[in-house]
Amino acid sequence: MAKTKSIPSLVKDPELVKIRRGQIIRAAVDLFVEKGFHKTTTREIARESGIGIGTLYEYIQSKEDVLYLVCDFIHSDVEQKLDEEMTHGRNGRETLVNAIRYFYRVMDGMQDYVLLIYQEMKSLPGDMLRYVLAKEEEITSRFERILERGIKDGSLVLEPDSVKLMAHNIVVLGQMWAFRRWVLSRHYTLDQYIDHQTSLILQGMQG
Amino acid sequence: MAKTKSIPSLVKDPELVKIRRGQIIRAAVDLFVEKGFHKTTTREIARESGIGIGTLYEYIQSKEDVLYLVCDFIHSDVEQKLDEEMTHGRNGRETLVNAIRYFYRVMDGMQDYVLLIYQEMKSLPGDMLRYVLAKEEEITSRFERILERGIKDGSLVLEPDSVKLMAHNIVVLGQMWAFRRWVLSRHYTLDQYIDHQTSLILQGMQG
Amino acid sequence: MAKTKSIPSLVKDPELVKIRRGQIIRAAVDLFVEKGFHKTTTREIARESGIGIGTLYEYIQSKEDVLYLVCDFIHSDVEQKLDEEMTHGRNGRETLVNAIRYFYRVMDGMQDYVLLIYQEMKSLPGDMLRYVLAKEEEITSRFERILERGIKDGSLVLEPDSVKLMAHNIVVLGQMWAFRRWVLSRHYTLDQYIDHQTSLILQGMQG
Amino acid sequence: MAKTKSIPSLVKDPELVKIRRGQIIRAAVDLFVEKGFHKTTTREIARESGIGIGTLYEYIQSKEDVLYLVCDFIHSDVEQKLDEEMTHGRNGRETLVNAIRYFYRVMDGMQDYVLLIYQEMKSLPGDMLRYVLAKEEEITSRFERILERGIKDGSLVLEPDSVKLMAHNIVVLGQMWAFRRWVLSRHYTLDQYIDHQTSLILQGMQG
DNA sequence: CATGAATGAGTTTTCATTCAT
DNA sequence: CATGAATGAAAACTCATTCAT
Repeated sequence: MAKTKSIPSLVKDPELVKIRRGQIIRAAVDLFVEKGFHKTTTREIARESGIGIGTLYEYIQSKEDVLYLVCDFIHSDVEQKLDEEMTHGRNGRETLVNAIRYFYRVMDGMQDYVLLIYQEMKSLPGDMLRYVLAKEEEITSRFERILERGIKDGSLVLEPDSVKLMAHNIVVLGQMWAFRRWVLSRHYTLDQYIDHQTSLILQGMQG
Repeated sequence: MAKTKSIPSLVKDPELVKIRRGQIIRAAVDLFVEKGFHKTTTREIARESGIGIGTLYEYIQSKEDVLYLVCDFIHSDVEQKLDEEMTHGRNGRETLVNAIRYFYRVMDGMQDYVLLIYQEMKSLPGDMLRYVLAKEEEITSRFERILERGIKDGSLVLEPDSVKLMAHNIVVLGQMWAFRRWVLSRHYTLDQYIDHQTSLILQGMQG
Repeated sequence: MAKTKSIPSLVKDPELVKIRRGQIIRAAVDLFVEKGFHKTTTREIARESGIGIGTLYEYIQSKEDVLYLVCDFIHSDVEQKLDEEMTHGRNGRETLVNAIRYFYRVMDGMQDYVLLIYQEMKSLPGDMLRYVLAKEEEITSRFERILERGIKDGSLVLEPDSVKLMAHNIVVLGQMWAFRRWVLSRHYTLDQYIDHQTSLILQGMQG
Repeated sequence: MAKTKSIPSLVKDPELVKIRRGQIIRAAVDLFVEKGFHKTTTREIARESGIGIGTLYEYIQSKEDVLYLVCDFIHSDVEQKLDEEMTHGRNGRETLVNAIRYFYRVMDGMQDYVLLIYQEMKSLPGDMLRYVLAKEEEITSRFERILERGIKDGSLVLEPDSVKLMAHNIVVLGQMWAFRRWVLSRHYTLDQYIDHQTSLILQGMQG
């Protein structure tokens, strides 16, 4: 699992930090989704968090910190969901099919958050951006591992140097449901979408 | 070809408007790519355009107008490039292969612009956003037409209701080269990328 | 009749100056009444005048010049109307009664302009302001002369040092119909107003 | 007493709001008197108030708010002064004479403020304007009540439907001392003015 | 004489951040 | 630890005026 950059806080009690940051993240996610990062003010974040503006700055150092916290939270949420569900299946191929279906459903439920990360990530300072990108890569690597398992057990046929690319394809086509939903959902249901994309991906992996 | 929303200008001479807006767009594209829309100031746009801030506002009505002008310019540039090159090939299949290669190379050359549109589009006012999304769809539809041609001439095998999805796949996998370049280019050259993706797409289209 | 300050013009043909300034004044009066002096732009004045912004500045030197032209025009209009009608009557008393009625009706018809002068006058540069105030005084002095005539012919009884004050009273109570119209007109018709004020004024002038 | 529109403030402590707005009003009154509303900048208001520009906007929402605060302050000041002094006198007639003298002296002391309200009132947004006009009417109604008392106790003779008009006359002739002072003071002292106008008004109210 | 494109000083307003309580 | 009043740098946008054509 990818590392998380720790954001300094003036408050020392780690339990309290966790609680307050939870409030902050919950408030900020909604606000960022609704109005975007730049159009959300720190005052709004504080108000929606139920704390004072001064208190907000006891738990973060800058507005960008909040964005990082939010991105990290979303990624962790995705990761956690994947960890719960992505290892089922008798062989690599079955696991892959299950994982795709599950991942795409997660993407469907988190479309606003997927968009948020895609659109606001660039506002992060360099070092935070690297952490976020690493998490993005980490998620992709989960599919790499499934693919490798399938290759090993013979249920999937794929050149080794295609593994990484195929994993990215799987992830991006899942995210595509989120950021092209405005047009895709006019023509396909989520399940149709999953079926189509799954068969495309599987076709790409047989002898 | 998708319509373009016309942005009002205080200056009446249309030739001059075209020239000055050209300057503005050229300056703004670079600035937006470098610092993002929100962190670019109107004064910077004016300075880089070689005109005064007052003059800038003779040619636009708001900063969002500049963003629209930039998005529209980028899309038009892509469209124009596609129009020049995308119809070659003896049959649908060959045209598709050529088109993919050509499109992905365009995406490679315009990666900053692709990112720009993905990340800043949401800052457009509603009506402008609709125009930009329509252009995005228009670009996808060019691939739909190629696919349909291949189905008709028998060089491609594809269910009719998969056409739209496959066109989106082609486009998004092209854009993916732009917005995942930070990791993909560590493992694949552009041509490798094109070869892999082309074969994946073609595998998805045979009997 | 009070002097009028001449506003310099780059255009030499006096006939043309008169015509163009007529256009400018007509446009500006309406705009100033509608939006006030400060919220009216020179561009709007030019547009409504049917001339270009460059041309506007051939006939004036600054925006304040337009305000002066407008104030002067309104005053001249009032003066001219008074000159036509204010000398009728067999004696001073009768002339006064006629003059009041006539003046108050003029004020009623010009209420927007009366307000305009009261509210925007202060934006005039010092020397122009003096000219406008002189015209205001000039109008008052017309009533002084009527009062003096009435004193002389015995139809009005008034201390000589009250003449000036009474003349101001007459004028201001006329203007009051304009700038308190929002409440007065809810309780009195114009003719009732005139009757009441006339009798008040006459009561103030009997032995 | 007429209601006052409450202007929202970001600062919650009402005592502090009162103090800071006091500073702001004091600074703004002087500046508006000196240069007019439009030519006074918010930065000047802040500077003269002894606070930062950011702080200014913690206590108001727009420059118009300051104008309203100023108008309201002036009106309240007038009202308060009238309340202190205007009820003395054995009967209505005596009260009236005292009230006129007192009111006209107040007008003399506040001439700049009277002018300010007359000239800048129109820059208020619609709802604020209504509040200011209501206060203006409220002041007039104080004289109505004195007149009614005089009618009741027989010390003043006046048709009931003339009461309102006469009250307006009293007020406007008081304000006239403020806005025609430039000419009136060349011919009359304040006390002469008061004597003359008082006797005019009283002559209008006897059998 | 007529025009309108060009200009930049100046305006109101916002908002992330700090720090005394 | 919590608070929110104070701050000023910076932002978008306006508009009277000029001047080359």
